Amino acid sequence: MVDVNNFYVSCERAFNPRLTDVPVVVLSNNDGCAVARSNEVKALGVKMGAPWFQMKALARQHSIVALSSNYTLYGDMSNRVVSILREFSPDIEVYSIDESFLRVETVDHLYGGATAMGQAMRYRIRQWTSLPVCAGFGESKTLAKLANHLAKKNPVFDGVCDLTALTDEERQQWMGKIEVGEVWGVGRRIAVRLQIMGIRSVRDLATADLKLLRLQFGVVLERTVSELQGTSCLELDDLADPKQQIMASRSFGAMVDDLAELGEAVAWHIDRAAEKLRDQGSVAGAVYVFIQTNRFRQADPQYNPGVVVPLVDVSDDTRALTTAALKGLRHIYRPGYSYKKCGVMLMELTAKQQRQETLFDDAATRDKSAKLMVAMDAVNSVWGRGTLRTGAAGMSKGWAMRSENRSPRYTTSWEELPVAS
DNA sequence: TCTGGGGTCCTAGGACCC
DNA sequence: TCTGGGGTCCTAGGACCC
Repeated sequence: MVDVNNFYVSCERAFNPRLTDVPVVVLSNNDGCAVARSNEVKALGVKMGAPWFQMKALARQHSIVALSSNYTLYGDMSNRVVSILREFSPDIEVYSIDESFLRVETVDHLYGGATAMGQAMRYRIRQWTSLPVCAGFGESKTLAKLANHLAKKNPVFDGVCDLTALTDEERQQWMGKIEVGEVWGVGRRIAVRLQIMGIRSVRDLATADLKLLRLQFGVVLERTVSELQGTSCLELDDLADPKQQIMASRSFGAMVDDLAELGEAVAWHIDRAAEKLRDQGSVAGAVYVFIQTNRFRQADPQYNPGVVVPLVDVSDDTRALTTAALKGLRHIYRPGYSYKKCGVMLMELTAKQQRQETLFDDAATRDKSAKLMVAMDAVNSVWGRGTLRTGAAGMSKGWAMRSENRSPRYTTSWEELPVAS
């Protein structure tokens, strides 16, 4: 299991060396929360997800640099890391934007063992992308994650930890030092319940009574514990299944109370969701649309409705999906509230190839629709997202999110290439 | 003033079938 | 007094992940 340290921050540092060794945070959309922290910032006690406005005093005091998120850059850097990892093993599951699982037992001998292979990965990724990574090896995904955690937290491992190379005794010792909540699959709720039962460390969990845990927590935790004991229960998903639902939503930069403006935002989200839908070759059977007031302002009247609008015929046409979403929006909208967020979810996704014909099918219209969508996606892929969009998505974008300190899209936009001087 | 945006899997319970 | 024994499908809610 390989992951990039402080991924978003490391991407920013790759192109702006002045950020090295200074405290840096990357903020969520709308510049809301800290979603990535450099080690310096973690040392100051800033938690994942901490609201930025609450830490402004601390930031001034320690000269923390806060950057808006730049997902175009992070996505591109992520692809580069994955393409390097593929050279090490073709059996790879890209688990998240900065983490991958690889099957290595048939190839690690080429490098003289897992630890050496991990170091080779670290070196090459550092050399080619300038990103720092850590690698963890284990008999199961959960153990590999744990090994990665050890590699990251303990300098003695120099960024690579192979649990399979440790003696039982060493393994027990390390596992005794890690809190149970660090285990992949043990979240906050379960961690609390486990601690009440006296299960505090990873070692406690790995040696606990499997039957009892199954009874109290269900099959999910049972699998986690089996994995900790070295029995692999989670497959390597090297072929990503198509998504079962596709979501697009954003908080607004400023409150919105007007139906027309909400409609533009909803249509904009449909544009993006429909793009993702066509990209994976699916059609949707229903559209869910929701709007939300600001839940942090409890003094304000709260209203968070949502509705599922079934489609008469499955579709991947932005126009049909927009019509459905706007119909749903009109149904749930109530004047007199200030809305903070809206979004859409495409549901009941199926493969376009397997689409069921209907009694009133009109092949000519469907063919035109398909061609139009292909053209739209092609234009937008060359000229940028939203270049060609439905009129419903509007021109104003008064609701656009805040993004006050975004770095350039160094690697994907000719206008924003880094300049050496 | 200000608080992210995506996803997955599992279980329980209700409605319905013969 | 006593009231079967299988199933399926769907939804809501809860837990987790990054």
